[in-house]
Amino acid sequence: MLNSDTRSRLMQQYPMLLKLPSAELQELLNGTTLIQLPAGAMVFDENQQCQGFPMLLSGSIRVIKASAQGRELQLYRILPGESCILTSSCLLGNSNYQARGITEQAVEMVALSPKHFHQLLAHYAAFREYVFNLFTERLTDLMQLVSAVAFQKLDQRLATLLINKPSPLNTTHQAIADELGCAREIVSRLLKGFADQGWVKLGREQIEISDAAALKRFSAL
Amino acid sequence: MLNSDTRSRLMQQYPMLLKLPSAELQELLNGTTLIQLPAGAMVFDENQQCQGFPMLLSGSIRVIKASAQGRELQLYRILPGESCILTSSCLLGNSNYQARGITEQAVEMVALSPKHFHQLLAHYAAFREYVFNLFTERLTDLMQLVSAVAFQKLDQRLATLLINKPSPLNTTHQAIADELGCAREIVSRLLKGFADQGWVKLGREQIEISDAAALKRFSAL
DNA sequence: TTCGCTCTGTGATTTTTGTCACAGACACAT
DNA sequence: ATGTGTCTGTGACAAAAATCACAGAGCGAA
Repeated sequence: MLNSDTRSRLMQQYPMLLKLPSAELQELLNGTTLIQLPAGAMVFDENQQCQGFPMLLSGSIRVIKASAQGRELQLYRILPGESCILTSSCLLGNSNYQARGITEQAVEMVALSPKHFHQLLAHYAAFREYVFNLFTERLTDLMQLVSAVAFQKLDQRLATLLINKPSPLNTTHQAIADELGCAREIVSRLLKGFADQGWVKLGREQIEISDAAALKRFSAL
Repeated sequence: MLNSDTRSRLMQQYPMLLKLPSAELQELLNGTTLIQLPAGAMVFDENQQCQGFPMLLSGSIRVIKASAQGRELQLYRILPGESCILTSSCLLGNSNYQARGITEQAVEMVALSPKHFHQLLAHYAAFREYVFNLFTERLTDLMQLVSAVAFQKLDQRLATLLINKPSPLNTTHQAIADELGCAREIVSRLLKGFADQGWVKLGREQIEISDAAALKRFSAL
């Protein structure tokens, strides 16, 4: 059962809920609880069965593929207002997860039960549209990712990653490597190269972009 | 306007159509025509606008990403009874294609107009389910693909490809390279290696598997 | 302050894949 | 049979990334 503050935050992040008949909505909200997870928690894992449809209120979840050799590659990131198609996919196909979800910062979320999910999907166009849009967006992202992994060199992918992050980026090289799916040393070396070009300034757990234009040019090469 | 033979083949490949009210179905079938394409034709291309929702009756379509350097990588293959989520995605999101579709063999297909597609999706649960299932299947495939491209070596990916094809596989090394997204020479070399191990027998445009178990073992390594 | 931990830089080396350049094999048409 | 074009095999080499092995830097806790 969600308290009224949580409810209003949920509505704010997921305006499509307002399009549901209020009786339905009430019933739904009464049946769920707020879930809180610390940073670095595993939300779901490969081959695991799907428990419910997550709706993020705060924080973010990294959805990744892990290799047998201990490397990982980030498929996409779930932010507040978004949800997890992988979960939808599991619920719809009654299959298991094909990736792992890990909280990046502490997360507050609400999880719709599979039963509720199916109900909403069957009866409400607004909800369906929401889910369809999720699918199409992720699909686009994934295709982009496949093509980047298959055809682009790491230096370009790294540059692209940097220009898509807030500028004083506070993170470790290992975290970047885990996002790109490569070895940490490569990230260190490439960053050093960028620094030598004067494109970035490096510090411990910090990367500051000093020439975004050059980075952009390079990434689009 | 489809003739009765085509209609019955369509129903056979897409049984979910039978769940639509017959009036709706008639109207739909009257409004479409059979499209025939030769092998190697481009059905759609990146950044192109989407024309309609394809339903394959015969043949197959390769959906690929092409790199600037002229290499390509196959994302998935559309077979009769299936359709193209990429298209659904375009229609739903009003976006453009993010990949290229090329007929592999000659193709017969029926294309639903965007208007019809949206109508069916809005009104009929059977159609929705069909589309949702398409999405979930392709999503699974794509995740699998990303992970293979990112983490597996080509020899393993090649082995996997071989055991998933009919045994006397009649195709060129270049075609395999285009499916895996690598250079033709690599395929030739790796196949030679497999042949030296006694796992396959090679001929011009032919690969015969002689030790499927060994290949399988190797691919799962 | 000192110890210990994580993070970063870096050289040396190997593995994997790509690129280039051909030669020979095969298939088919004339 | 001869030529022509497409496939295939291969050697030499280059490039990209991985791996291994540390050293030193920075930071926080004891």
